Amino acid sequence: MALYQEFDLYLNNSLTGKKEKFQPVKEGYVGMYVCGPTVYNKVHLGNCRTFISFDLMYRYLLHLGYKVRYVRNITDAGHLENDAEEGEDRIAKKARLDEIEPMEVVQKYSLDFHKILERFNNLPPNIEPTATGHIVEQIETIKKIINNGLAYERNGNVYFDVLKYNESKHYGILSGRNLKDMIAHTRVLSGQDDKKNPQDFALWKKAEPQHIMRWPSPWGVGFPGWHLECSVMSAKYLGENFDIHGGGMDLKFPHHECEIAQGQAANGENPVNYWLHANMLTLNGKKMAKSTGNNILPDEIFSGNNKTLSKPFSPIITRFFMLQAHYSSVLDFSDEALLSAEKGFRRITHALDQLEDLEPSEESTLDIEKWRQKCYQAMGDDFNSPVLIAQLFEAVKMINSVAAGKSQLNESQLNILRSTFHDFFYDILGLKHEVHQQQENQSELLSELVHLLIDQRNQARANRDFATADAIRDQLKAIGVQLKDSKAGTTFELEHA
RNA sequence: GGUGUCGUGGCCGAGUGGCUAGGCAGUGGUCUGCAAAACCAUCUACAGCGGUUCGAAUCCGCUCGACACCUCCA
Repeated sequence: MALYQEFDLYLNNSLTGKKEKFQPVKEGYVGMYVCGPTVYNKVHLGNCRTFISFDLMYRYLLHLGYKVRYVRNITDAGHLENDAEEGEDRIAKKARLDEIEPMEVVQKYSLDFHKILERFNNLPPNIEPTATGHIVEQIETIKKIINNGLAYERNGNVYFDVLKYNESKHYGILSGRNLKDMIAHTRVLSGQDDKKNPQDFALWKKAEPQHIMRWPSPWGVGFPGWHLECSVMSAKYLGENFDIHGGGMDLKFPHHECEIAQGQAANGENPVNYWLHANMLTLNGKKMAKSTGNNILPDEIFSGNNKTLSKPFSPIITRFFMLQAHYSSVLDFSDEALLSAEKGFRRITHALDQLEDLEPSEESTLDIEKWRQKCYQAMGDDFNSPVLIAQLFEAVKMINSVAAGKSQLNESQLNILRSTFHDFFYDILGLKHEVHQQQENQSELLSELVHLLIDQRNQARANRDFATADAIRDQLKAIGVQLKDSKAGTTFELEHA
């Protein structure tokens, strides 16, 4: 029996605003699509939070025994910098500024993105499609929408007819808006003469002569609108109606709203059953964003090279810090919060070590099964990782108590504790023990330790206490450290290195 | 102005009608030559005002404040 049959999963669905029991389209299978990055710059920590949040969900769904197809796109074209009429393509702009090919920009920042997410111990998605790899499919989808009478061509551009769509469907269903309010408050921008209504959004844009990224289409040479790629690629790989769609809260409107409209308009079906939105990571109480410069790069955290940080923090500590908040809450980043997360994390890893050494008793005085249920309840409640982590701390107390001989566990209870703790710590939260990183620090530490002894010995020599000096040298030699005195000072060599 | 989220103890951060959140810091203790670490125990809350209720941090109303989206961002 799969775990998903034993433990229910409830999701807070942005589409309905309610917490709903998760029921996949096809039993045992889950299709999940998450809006990925536009690869025109280094990924900042706020982006990472979103992807760590969805990595947690992916991991838990896998753990429950679902066959999950996780699709996360790479936007490598069509994402304009400003208003749809006036802005420059982000990728193309960066290419122009750096005097390289757009695809070099894409390659460079895709690699950076993957490298950083790997350091955070994120699992890769099953499919990572790109917008430029799906131009043909996007053109086909536009044709369908035009044929269904919900898009129109003007002067080489194709726009989605929002007013027409809104006659039979609700444009604004996800973000809780209605068209009337939007019309009343939409800014009038120049250069929108082609649109029937300012709310209409581009499905296909005519490429101006200087626009480098361009493809032929039935409407002339151009490029696809940003909202389209996600509709097209999710439908292609997950079907016209699939289970979970995620992304950052800031994409709710207009991006996700447009996706719903496009999917509905093209295929006559509501594309997504459960919408999940990860909330923002703030810095100094304000949203992190590339455009405002209020952001921090992962590398700056790992190296400690940022003025808001007192020291470096490892990717796993940073991940743990983020998982201590619920994905749908705003989380504020600070040095103090990282420091306290790090201390708490050490407590858990310490208990993890203790857990290996625990000896079973005949009797059990602790209710491990109840604890295990609580762990699954926490994750089943909309992936409530902070409550799960609180349960791990409960387990830490139990482990310490057994280690101190104050409580007992029989063999089967101990095995459940071990396997459950490992499942949640490693597989579901995606944490690591950091032993490897400790080993990296060891050689530096070794050098400092030996030099400490060399200093002690030199002190003794200066005091003509040669008995102590020789004892230090001989005992170091006995453990494989050969001291070498020279005029320049004392160095050492490891005999078995 | 519209839409949405939220305001929890020194800090971070769950919960959402009665039942311990948790972490960090603090305090007391065990241990220890001293200290640190580790472990154990423990204090400080639900923005304000009004209402519903036997009972509200939790529901409702108002006020104040914060953030996000409405133009690009995960």
